Amino acid sequence: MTLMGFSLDWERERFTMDEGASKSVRENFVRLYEDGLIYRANRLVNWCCDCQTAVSDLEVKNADEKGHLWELKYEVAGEPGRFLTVATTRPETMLGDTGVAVHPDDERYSDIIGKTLILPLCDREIPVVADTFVDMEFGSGAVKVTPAHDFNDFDCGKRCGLETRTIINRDGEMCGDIPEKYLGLSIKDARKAVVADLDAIGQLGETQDYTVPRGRCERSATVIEPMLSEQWWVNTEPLAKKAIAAVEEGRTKFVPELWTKTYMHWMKNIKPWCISRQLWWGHQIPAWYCDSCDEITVARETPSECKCGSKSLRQDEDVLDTWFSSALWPFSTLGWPEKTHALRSFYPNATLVTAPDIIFFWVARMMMMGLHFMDEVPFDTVFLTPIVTDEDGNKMSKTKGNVIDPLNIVNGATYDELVAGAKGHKGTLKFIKKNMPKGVPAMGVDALRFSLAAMTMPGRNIRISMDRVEGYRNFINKLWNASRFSLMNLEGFDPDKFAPVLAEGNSLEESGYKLDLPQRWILSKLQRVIGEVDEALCEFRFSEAANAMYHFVWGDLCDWYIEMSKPSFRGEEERRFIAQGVLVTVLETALRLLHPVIPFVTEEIWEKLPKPAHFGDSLMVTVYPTVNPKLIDEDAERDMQLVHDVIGAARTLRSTYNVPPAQKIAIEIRAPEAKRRAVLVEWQGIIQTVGRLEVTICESGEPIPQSANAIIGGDIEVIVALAGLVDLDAERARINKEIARATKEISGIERKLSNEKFLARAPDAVVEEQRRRLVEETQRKELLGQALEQLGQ
RNA sequence: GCGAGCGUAGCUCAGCGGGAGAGCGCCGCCUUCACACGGCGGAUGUCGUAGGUUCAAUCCCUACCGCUCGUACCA
Repeated sequence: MTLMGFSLDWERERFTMDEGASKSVRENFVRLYEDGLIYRANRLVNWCCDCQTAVSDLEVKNADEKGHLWELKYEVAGEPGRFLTVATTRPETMLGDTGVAVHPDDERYSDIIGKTLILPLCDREIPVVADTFVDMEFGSGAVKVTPAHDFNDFDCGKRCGLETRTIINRDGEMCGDIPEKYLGLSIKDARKAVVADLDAIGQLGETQDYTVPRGRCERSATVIEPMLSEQWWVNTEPLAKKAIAAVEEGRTKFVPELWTKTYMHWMKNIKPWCISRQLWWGHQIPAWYCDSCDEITVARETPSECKCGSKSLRQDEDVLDTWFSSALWPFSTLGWPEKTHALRSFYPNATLVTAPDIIFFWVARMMMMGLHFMDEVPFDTVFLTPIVTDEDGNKMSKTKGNVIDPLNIVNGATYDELVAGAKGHKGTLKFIKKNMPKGVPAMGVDALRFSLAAMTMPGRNIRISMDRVEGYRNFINKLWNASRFSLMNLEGFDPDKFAPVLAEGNSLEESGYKLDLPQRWILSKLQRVIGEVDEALCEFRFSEAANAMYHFVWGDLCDWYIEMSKPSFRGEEERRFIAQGVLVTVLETALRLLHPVIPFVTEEIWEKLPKPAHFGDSLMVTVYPTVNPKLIDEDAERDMQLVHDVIGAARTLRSTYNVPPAQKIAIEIRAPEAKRRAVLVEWQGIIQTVGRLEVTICESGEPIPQSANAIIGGDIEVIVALAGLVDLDAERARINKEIARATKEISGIERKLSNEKFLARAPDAVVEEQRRRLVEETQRKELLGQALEQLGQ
């Protein structure tokens, strides 16, 4: 975490097995027990024979697997020759059958309900019962019932008063009151034996291939066995009610909102929570059993004797599910049950950041426990991050082993090293082969962090793209180089003299400095980007924040501002000083803005920047930038746009005619409108320097033969006299293409404007916009037509 | 089965009612004094299919096709 640049309050680092947290856990258990919300019961649980523990529903991974469906025939007692057919995917469980269920409305079986069947191989009699859970349409409409080894059957057995017979033990071997020949067999062997034996006595019906849903342990991939055992449970229903209400009332909200449904669906279908585990680590359950009586003592402190007076007490050997202690995290870490200052200050917490697959494990349980014990939601907002997936769209997870170590991206790795790290995992190997066929060059932490931020789109997973990471590495490099340029040009700059304008909230002009257009423009754009980033971060739209940063630094600052500022650094002292002041202001602020996403490089540069002493020693602990409205300058933004467009037009013409970048070209700008002409005249110098141009500006003029021209905003012409250089055919083709585009636009707009319904129903602003575009495109087309005419045929 | 998401440029993905976007890749020019991990310019799309609502639909609604995830389960 430190390598990845996490900025945390490390003093509050906690582990759920710490003394403080353990105390909370015990307090919590005892109170829930006293409230009647924790109880001990003998029920079916998901048992993993390999891990030798109960596991929660969430830790069971269900998938369809290939199997078989066998038909078994049970003879009706007292009616030799009459058989009832049942179907099963697990024939070995017939040894534990204690009944057969049919639907009460099923006429085929109405006469048989209440009678008994002879269970083959066992010579036991089992009753036929009626239960509505049976689907009459499926198979024969009769279901064998094994209450001790199937969840549905357990419920059915309970409703119909059937006994439970455990015939599989915790190691997955056959056991109990069954014919001796099956005792100790594995499930697999028992299945073969039972099928063969039934076949031998003619009580096996048809066998067909069948797709069966099968649950496997997430950790060991072993088939999960429903197993009857004594466990501790939490009655979740009353807790869930409050947790549902809190979200419905908006006291806690999910971002992105779509996860609310997932949470609600689970909460509304919640089941009792089995919290005991047969593992060697964890919080031991604070319950003691007496050797002399049946009393169970649940206590905060280890009891010395039972109610009955006996001192012979044994503590329950089981431990609590890790999610039990995790559920208390929002308050146990703050000192609960003590009423600490931290608890008062930080509960409820503001935002929980976690992955969507943790909603059930953590979020839901924190909500239930927080509301029950604190009477208040544990956090206002739950932000669900995207999940980084492998090539098959599966979550990269340590337990699955399909991870790309982030450090391989940070430090770089060869293809072979990556393959070795994949440890044969198919999804990872596919991912590496497709995305990193030549290994990975070192990208650095900042680039990886920036990539993840830029790829964090609401409700979407991330399949990490090395091309994009590389692009963002280049961005970090760009930032570094822009900073090098700045530092080179900041030599001899006295930040304390410039301090008043560096402080937040001041306007540069208030301090008496006369700024040029690019300076006013970049300061204005800086405010815009601060605003965009702030807004995006407040709404957890990380990709938008990252994009705004990217475009400001690369597009506005590097491509335009720094280029335009270069002459100032070679100018006279006052001019140089202002240029330095503006540059350091913009860069320093930008670094603070970027720091949460790009912590390392920004810190490095920031510490090197000349700045007033009161700014402190580390970027980590400075204030985050806020918008200074005084520096927003719409005039500068508009004028600069015009300058951009003119330079862009000249560059396009230059490139089209292969004029080398070093060679100056002469252009004539014709701007009929006085206001815009004035802007161009004022910033003529900037246009000439940045575009390497010789510029003449006028209102209008005669057509210039052998020239190429571009039209900006409908009325401004940028004309390059390129006698001898212009390829007339190429220029004609180019202009014709432009005309075609304008013509298409015009006919589209005209169609709209001639539609009365459009005029009547569309908002005025939209109609106005279309009219404006029509004028612009028409003017443009006309000027292009004139230019074409000039070129001759 | 139920729930959710996704199908937009060669790739990874934004946009989500009124002029189709970004990054990478691609093409052309450039060893310009921060940066070739660079600069400048350029090309590229029946916005999954079919209907519907609307003056107007990539964007809303319905159905379908394709892909993915979560969850349940019929023995």
